[in-house]
Amino acid sequence: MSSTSTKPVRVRYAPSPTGYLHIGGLRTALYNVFFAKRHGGTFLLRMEDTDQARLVPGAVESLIRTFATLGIVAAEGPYVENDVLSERGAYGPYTQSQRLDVYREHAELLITKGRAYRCFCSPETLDAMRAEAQAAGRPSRYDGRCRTLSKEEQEEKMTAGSHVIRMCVPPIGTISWIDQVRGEISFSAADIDDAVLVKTDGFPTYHLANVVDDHLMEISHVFRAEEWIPSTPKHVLLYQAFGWEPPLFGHLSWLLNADKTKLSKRQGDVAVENYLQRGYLPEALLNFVALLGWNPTADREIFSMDELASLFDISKVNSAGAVVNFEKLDWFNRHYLKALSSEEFARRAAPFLVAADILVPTGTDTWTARETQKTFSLAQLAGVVGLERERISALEELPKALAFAFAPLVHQAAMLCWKGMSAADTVARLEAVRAFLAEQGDVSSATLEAATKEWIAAKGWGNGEVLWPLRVALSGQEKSPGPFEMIAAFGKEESLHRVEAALHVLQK
RNA sequence: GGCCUCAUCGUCUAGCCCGGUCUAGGACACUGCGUUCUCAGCGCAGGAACACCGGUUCGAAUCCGGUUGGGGCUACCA
Repeated sequence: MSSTSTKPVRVRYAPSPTGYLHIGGLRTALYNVFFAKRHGGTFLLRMEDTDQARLVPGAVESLIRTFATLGIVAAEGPYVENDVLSERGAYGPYTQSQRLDVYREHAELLITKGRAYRCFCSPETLDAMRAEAQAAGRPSRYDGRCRTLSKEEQEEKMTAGSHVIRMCVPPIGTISWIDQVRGEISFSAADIDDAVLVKTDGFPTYHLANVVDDHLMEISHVFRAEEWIPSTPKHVLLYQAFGWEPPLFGHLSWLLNADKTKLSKRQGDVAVENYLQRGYLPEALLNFVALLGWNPTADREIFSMDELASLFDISKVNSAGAVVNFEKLDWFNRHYLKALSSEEFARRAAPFLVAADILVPTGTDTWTARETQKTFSLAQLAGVVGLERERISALEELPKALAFAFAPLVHQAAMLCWKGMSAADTVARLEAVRAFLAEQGDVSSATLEAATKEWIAAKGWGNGEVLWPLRVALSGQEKSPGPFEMIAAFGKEESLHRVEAALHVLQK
């Protein structure tokens, strides 16, 4: 079998819309997108909703919106515009539940060709067959007893009850393919079951729907999770039965929990939308997920999507599973958070402060602090939120980290005193620095720090004696951003006001 | 049980296909030092891996076989 294809590149991501977008699903989609971009091909989305029991309303829209937030847009398939779900592309419909006739037609075609047959066996019969095979150490597979039913027997049974359609696997030879990520994989045909193609409810199974759709949609490469390796020989056989050329397959390894089991909801957050909601930037999430199982270089971690796409090589993707290390996601997020302009950072931060009821939006790019009624322009907000930018891993930490900046402070006298200094001495230092600050012109100037330190030295004091109480006066906290950063962010009036409040507590 | 698949620092990886340049490189995390009014950041330094056994070869992380361990499939779910 060939390991290259001359067909135009068309790849797809074909999820079952059963809820949220899983991190593993995102990676699969991403690799398909990269491959399409790299080879000038097309990426399309297809919904595999043939299991009626697992349908979740709204899942398709939610999936598409999440992709859109991440900048992933399929050229063909379902899309959402103005809250309306529609489809685009010349190979539709792209939703399997709307293609039932196509599958039925193809199943009948296979029966005509003698490559599929109707099976009337009951679930009980099948269970018994499985148990027996397992006990004997044989691969558990259907024994094919309905393959040879006469026309009369078939008609009789058809009127008597329901049936499924099975593919007919001749138990001879070997089925193999050159896997694009793993190399050659082969199976003995004797181990392959006569899989059900059409269920009693008339819906196709994955095997039939997937093969028919991939062929009809002219898919050139199928990149999917490794769970499909054992089914691939069935798919190969199906392509042969139809007389079609199969696409090239590439099976991606699992994303794993810390204990090396398949990444699951039980052991943490696996929904991409949750990370987005918690304030992980799309660019960080994308960069992080793309590098799980693959890195195009030996010494770089930060890449744009375009770089990744142009560097993508499916044969270089690791065949071993990758444990997802969320601490590294934090690192990526901190990196991208720092890379934002201060105004952009403020824009992305604002919704989190609003959601926490710290800020109330009062117009385009203006907000009011709920407790102090102080208003903020975008530039002012940028100054304040910038205070914690290098101390957080995700935007969700901002409300807690910045509470001190938007509310009146309650100072603690003991905390204000530097290393056992008396309250009286601390008052003296604070009063002096308050007076010094009051005389300064532009407190947001980068030179304020140097000027202040010079002034402290001239007084014969140590930096800590003055700067510690000043910083605690401004923040009300033991740990906080530096005093000069805060003064610049708060402005002179607010800063002096905070020092005043601290003095008041000390003099009580 | 049967079939398939995987195996480099704690974790993600580079190297493996095309054996020597690998006393195995980078990143996250961790530890120490420095900067310093605190925290963070930043800078520097450090510990840390080729699962095991055998074969091929002058030479193996790299090729071959086996063992062990992990994972998947074994549904009228995908």
